[in-house]
Amino acid sequence: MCRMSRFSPIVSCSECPIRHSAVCAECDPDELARLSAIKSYRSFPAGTMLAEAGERLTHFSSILSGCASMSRTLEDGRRQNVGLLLPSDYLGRPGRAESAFDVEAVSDVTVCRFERAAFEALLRDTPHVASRLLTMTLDELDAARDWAVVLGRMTAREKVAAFLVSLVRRQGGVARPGRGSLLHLPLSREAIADHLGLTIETTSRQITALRKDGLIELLSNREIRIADFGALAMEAGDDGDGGPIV
Amino acid sequence: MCRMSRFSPIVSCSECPIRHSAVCAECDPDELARLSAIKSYRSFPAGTMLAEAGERLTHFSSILSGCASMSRTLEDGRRQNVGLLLPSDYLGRPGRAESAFDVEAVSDVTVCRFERAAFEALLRDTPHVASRLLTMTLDELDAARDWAVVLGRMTAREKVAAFLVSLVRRQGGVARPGRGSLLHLPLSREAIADHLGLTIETTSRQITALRKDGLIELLSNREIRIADFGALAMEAGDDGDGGPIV
DNA sequence: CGATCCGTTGAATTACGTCAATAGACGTGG
DNA sequence: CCACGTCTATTGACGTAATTCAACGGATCG
Repeated sequence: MCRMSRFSPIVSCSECPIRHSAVCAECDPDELARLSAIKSYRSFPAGTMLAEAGERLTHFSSILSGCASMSRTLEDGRRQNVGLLLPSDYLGRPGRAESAFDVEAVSDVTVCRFERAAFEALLRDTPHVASRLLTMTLDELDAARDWAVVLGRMTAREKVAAFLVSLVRRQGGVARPGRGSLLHLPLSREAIADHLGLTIETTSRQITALRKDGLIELLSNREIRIADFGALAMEAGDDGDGGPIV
Repeated sequence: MCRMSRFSPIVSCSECPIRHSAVCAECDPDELARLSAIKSYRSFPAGTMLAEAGERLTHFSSILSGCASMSRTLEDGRRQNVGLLLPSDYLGRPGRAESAFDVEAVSDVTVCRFERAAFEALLRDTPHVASRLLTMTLDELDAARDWAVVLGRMTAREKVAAFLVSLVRRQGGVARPGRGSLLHLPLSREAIADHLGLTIETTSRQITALRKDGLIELLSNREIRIADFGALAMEAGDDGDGGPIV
């Protein structure tokens, strides 16, 4: 996990961009000080493997910036992305040393991390870290189950629409009401396909189709303008009221 | 959630079949007493809706016996099962009153349950309940992500094989080495199809194919003898070493 | 300039879905 | 006991959405 990493300057938690959304969100000043005492920052360039399925994971990390993907690859090469780690999401499993999945930085990633044993001790002592971790894990579980609906029952077009909608929602999609929101795709077409259980080709075709239908606009391969978010959400089977799209 | 329910006699936790695997698994005697003070048993006949997506859930429940399925149904009727609740699994989300999914008893179900507010208070006070709940939730999350690989990347045959393998693993599949293990299917073909993101017809065809290939034997619609578990696991893309199949 | 990487597009193939008929299991009532 | 209806599962014929195979185009880089 470490070879290409670089240290970043330690900053105060009070200025931390994920202070109120990460695993530390519920901490009182005292607890925060204890977390702070064992934290360290680290950065990894895009492409770095942050964890590998079955290998030991030495740290529990919170994503500060950038994006990482969790995936599993079958022996014959088929790959499925099972999650996207964005700022404030965590990586690592307390109570278990081995990672269940591959985790790869898909853009440059900076994390705030804790040595595993130290973090687990902290988990026992600082109730607000434990409760926040439980809440985040429950949220992740709901999201994973929501995504199962997409993988199991949606058409290619719906899958792509659902993916874009979920990205806008999670990235806070720079919503500029009326004019459509600007969306940066952190993933390549191949990675999107692996996320959706599709091939590169069908993914590309569906993106093209959404463009031709006027729902989105391609500024570049990685930059998309959502022309009609409401219509896109409808395509994703999200009628606005309840249907949570990850 | 309640109309058709019946009470069951309260038994001591020390004789409880899920005492060492449910949310109470790590409790010391003192904590167990506190849990016991607010617990109650309840039974529901097969077919009962234990929760509905978007509706309030008044209790946190542990499955004592029987089987329930969690699912979401899209407006047009497409349905996806997102999880199977077996003994020791829990139902309900601390910190949130609304269920994210439909939960239906697929067989007669008995639960040990706690009123939500009381359970949440207990979660704050008894660290071993909180830590066990976190561990179980992390396990569920891994399982949900494993299942995403099945839904997104496996063929119909592999899906059916993976489902059977996972059932054997979770039900402790009455393994009779050499002679094959006996497996009771808690789900109808339709429910299996909804679990696998397939239609009833393809599910049925794949079961037939596995039978004709000598991997399984159909004693009745709901009773299967796994003739060659190793071969079945191979079909499920499980090479024995690491590949976790839910 | 050629080489490589990534994405798009077209044509052919196929795995799975859809539609439809049939069969077995079970219960009810004459 | 048999006739009948219902419910679930199986099987067949056919249609189609997505994959596969293949060619091509536009970046980026030595």
